[in-house]
Amino acid sequence: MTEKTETPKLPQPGAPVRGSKSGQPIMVLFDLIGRRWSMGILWNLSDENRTFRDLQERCGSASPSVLNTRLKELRAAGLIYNAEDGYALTEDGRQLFDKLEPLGDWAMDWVEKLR
Amino acid sequence: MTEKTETPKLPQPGAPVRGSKSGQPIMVLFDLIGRRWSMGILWNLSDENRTFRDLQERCGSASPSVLNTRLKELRAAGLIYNAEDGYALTEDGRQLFDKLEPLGDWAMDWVEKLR
DNA sequence: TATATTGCTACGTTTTTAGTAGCAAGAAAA
DNA sequence: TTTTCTTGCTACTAAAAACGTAGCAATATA
Repeated sequence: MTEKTETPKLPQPGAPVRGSKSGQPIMVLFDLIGRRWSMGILWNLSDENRTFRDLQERCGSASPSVLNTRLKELRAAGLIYNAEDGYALTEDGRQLFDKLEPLGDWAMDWVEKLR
Repeated sequence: MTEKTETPKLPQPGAPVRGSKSGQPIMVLFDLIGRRWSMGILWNLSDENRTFRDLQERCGSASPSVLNTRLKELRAAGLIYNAEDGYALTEDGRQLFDKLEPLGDWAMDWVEKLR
């Protein structure tokens, strides 16, 4: 396994981001986690560490290019890191997941109503 | 003001969606709210109803085409509706916002650490 | 030494968003 | 009643992001 630490264009607090020109923290966060696969990655790392290929499969055979871009961004954002046995949530990453998790149950009720 | 009820391609539970081929409820939700401006719209509607143009300004002068697409999707998803005085959150929309809201405070701490 | 597995990069295609222009319908002003 | 504004969009082109496939270097395994 090779190691890369390149920093991708991370949404900057105070500066305009995708989806918002205000640069408010919440909008910076929404920009980041709103990108495709971001939340799915956090979700899949919540129960155990996963390798690149493992994540690829679990994320619907996601494009390696996009997946890698997301991984770099999430690392730059301090939400995940590259552990011995694959990618893992950082403390911050877990905190974020904890706040995202309740959406899981809610989503189940919601899709039920949609029919 | 004209009225439109056209149904856009909404992520379908059980079927593959953007960002996930599993079709799990949480992934369907992530697909929907992960699209650009979605979460920002919910955020901006949380304190009061807003007209199309009003939302446009608050969403960083968002493209009317994209904004309108998002509004249609969120309406089809039963999260917002077109009230007399502009767009408004439905009951479900408010529930979702309530679960999203804690991210606001967390985001402030998070961006602080990033420096 | 041969075979897998892992973590990517490259690149052409498709999808999504951005950005600008403008129009129809209703309200307000003249 | 005619003008002027505001509102809620649609249309269109350009740019950016994501998809999808191929493949390669490095390490692990047989």
